[in-house]
Amino acid sequence: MIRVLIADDHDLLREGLEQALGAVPDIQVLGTASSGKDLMDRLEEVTPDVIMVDVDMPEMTGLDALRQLKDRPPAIVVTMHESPVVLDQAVEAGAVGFLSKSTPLPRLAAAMRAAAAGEGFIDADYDLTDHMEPVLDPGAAALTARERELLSLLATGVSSTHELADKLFISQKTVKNHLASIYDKLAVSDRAQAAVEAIRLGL
Amino acid sequence: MIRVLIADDHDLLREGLEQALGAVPDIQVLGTASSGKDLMDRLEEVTPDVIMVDVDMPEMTGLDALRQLKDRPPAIVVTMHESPVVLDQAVEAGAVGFLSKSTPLPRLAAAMRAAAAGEGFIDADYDLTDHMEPVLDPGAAALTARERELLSLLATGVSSTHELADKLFISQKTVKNHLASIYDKLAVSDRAQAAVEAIRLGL
DNA sequence: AAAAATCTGGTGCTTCCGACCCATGGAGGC
DNA sequence: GCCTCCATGGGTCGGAAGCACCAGATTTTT
Repeated sequence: MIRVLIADDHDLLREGLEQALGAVPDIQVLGTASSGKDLMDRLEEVTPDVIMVDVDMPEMTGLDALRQLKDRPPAIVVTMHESPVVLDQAVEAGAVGFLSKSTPLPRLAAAMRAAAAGEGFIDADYDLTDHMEPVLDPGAAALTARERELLSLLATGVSSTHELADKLFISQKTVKNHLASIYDKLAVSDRAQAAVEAIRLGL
Repeated sequence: MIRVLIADDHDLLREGLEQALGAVPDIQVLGTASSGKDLMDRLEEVTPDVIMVDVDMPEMTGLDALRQLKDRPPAIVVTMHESPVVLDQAVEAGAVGFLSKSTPLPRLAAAMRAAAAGEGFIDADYDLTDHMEPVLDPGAAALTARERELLSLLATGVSSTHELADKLFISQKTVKNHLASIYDKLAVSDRAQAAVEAIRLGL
C-alpha cells in the first residue's frame, strides 16, 4: 500500500483525485494540501511514501516548498506548464517525477509506484518539440537566478525599467543588461514577449 | 438523477471528477470531453441535463463551444481565472453557472442541481475585490471586439506595432489608438502589462 | 590556479512607444 | 434627425526602450 499526499490549490482537482486515487487498490491518500506552506505543515504531521505537488499554488510555489524541505518523501511534480524549463526547475528542486496535468490517471498511479520504489518517472508523452525550439536550444533556457527574479517581476506586471531597478535595488542600466540577456535566452525581443514567455513557462 | 457531461482538457481533473461525481448519489457522469470541439461532438451523441465546461482548452475554447452550440443543456463554466471579465464572457456565452476551480466539490454538485432545475449559480466565494479594482470600474473592462482581438494577439507574443498592424490589416496608427484605449480600460500603461493582464483574464 | 560565468555598471545611438491633439464615416440607440 | 460609440486614420513630441560594445568585481566551475 502506497501512502500519498496531494498538494494542489484547486479543490476540484484535489477532491477528485483523492476520490479517484483512493479507488486504486494499492494507493491510499493520506491527506491533501492547498499550498506550498500547507504542504510543509502537513509533512510535519504525516509521513507519506510519495507526495504529489502542483507547481502553481498561492502563498508558496510547489517547487519552493520542495526546495525548502529536507528529508522529505520522493516528490512527483504535476503541472499544466508542459515545458522543459519547468521540468528543469522541478528536477533541480529535487523532484523524482514530472507529469502533465493532461496525463491519464493510471499514469500518475504508475509514477507514484515508481517513486515509492525509488525510481524516477518523467512524462514523455506530451510534445515539447513543436513550440519550444528556442527554449530547447542547448543552455539557452538556463536563466540565472537574477534573470529569473527579474522575469518574475515582469510577469506580475512590473514593466518599466525604473520600477524594476527599484525593486531589485540595482541601477536601471543593470536592469537593461539583464533584460537583454533574457531576450537572448528566450529568443524574444521586448518586455511584452518576455512577459508572455515567462507566464507560459510558469514563473 | 442528474446526468452531466464534463469538458476539461486535463485528464487528471477529468478522471478525478468523473470518479468523485459518480459517487454523489443523485449525479451520474454521462461522459467527458477534452476540448471544445470534442464537447460539440459528444453532445451529438448524448443529451445530458447539465454540462460542465472549462474555459481553457486546446483546439476550441469552452466559451467558443458554448457560443456555437444551439439548443444545448444548461452549462456551468469552470475556470482557474477568477476574474469578472471572464465571468462576463461566460454569461455572454450563455452560461448559467460560474465556478472557480478552487471551489469545493459539493459546491459544484449544488451548482449542477441548480442548473438542472433551471436556476443559475454564480460562485461568490472567491475574492474579486483585492486585485481587480481597475477592471471592476463600471464599464471599464468592456473591451470592444477589435480591442479583444488585438489584446489576444498581444497575449500570444505579437508585440510590435508593425506586426500587430499586419495581422489585423489596419494601419500602425490605428493599432496605437486601440492600444491606448486598452491601456485606459485595463488601467495599465504599456504592452507588457497589458499582455500580463490579458493572460490573467484568460484571453 | 585558471577559466568561465554572473552581477554589476557604463556610453552612445537609434528606434519605438505612449500621451495628447485631432478628424471622418458608419452603426446603433433615443 | 440627433447623438454616442466604434473603427479607422493623421500628426507631433519627449521619453523610454532596445542594441552594440565595453569592463571591473565576485563567484563558480573546471
